[in-house]
Amino acid sequence: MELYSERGFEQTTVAEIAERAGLTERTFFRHFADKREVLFAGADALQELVVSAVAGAPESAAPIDAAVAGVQAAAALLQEGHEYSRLRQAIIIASAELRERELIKLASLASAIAGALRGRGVPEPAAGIAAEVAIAVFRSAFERWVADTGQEDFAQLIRDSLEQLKAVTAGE
Amino acid sequence: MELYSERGFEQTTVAEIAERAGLTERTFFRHFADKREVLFAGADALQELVVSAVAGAPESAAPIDAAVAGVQAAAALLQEGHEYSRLRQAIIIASAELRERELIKLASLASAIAGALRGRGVPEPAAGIAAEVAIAVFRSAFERWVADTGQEDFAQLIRDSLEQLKAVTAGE
DNA sequence: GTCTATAGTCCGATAGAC
DNA sequence: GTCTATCGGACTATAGAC
Repeated sequence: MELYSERGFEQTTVAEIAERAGLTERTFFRHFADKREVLFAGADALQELVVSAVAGAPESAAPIDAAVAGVQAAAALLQEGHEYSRLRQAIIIASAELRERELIKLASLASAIAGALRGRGVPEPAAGIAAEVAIAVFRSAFERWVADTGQEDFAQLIRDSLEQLKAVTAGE
Repeated sequence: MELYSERGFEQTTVAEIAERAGLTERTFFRHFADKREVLFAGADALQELVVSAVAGAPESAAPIDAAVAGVQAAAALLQEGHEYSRLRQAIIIASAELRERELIKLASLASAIAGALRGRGVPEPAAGIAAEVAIAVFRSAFERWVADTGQEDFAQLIRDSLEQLKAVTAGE
């Protein structure tokens, strides 16, 4: 992250990263499938956390609320490292390659949420759609959370985004 | 597309594509920024079509309905080449790199729709959220449309997906 | 069209931890 | 004795510079 911040993602070579870490290029690729993946190292653990939260939501919760409970769990974890998230996001936004990788991680998260909802007995296509909606809510809230320099409450931003989405989709 | 279908995207080299097209490798890269981009050649034109449809929706239309009118225009265009879309999507689904590229194209389309909605006087964050919802609806319908071997009506699938999304988000 | 840097793979060798 | 981490070198394809 130091190197990516200093000179940008594309301008940083794997050789430079390995050198600063005191390793060889080959060792880097042993740990990370590619140069992008190093910025998404914690994604699997985060996804498991989200899935657990969806599965553990009250039985009475509607599908959309169970799905949002999942992304609330992610928000609670991220909230602890606001500055870290800001820095990381600045790096990602500056690179098309990294934005692509982020989108596929979020798509994978949506699939996992949909799977957890099916585990709660929610049928398709409702499970898939509720999961997509939860991710849209998360993204919208995350954007505002990282844009804010203060200590705005991530959980509240998610509740606000969900309200806005409900207002937008409330038919005629 | 022939080569990508025959042996898969990763297993196909740019040299092979250039050879079959009777060109040199350098010429390929002059027309396409990278090896993936060749499968998304019509994306810009499609995006313009969608933006026009959003801008041209009845003034009385709600933001979500104007956004969906945009993706309906895309569906109308795609409907004419069902087999082509099926083949293309099979290639994309088989490659992680291509799925990434597709996601960023859809994200770009969402941004364009949001811009068109702002042009209609819809404020943020409603414009961004309505655009995201329209893309989610499109994706859900597109999945079912390409999975279907028959001639199911794409426009109807979109209307169905929108109904399901409204049902899922209808709060208490 | 030529030339080159870099990402990423495949082969294998080595060494410490448990 | 197996597991896991490191390292080395040769190699190919993508993609950018000129």
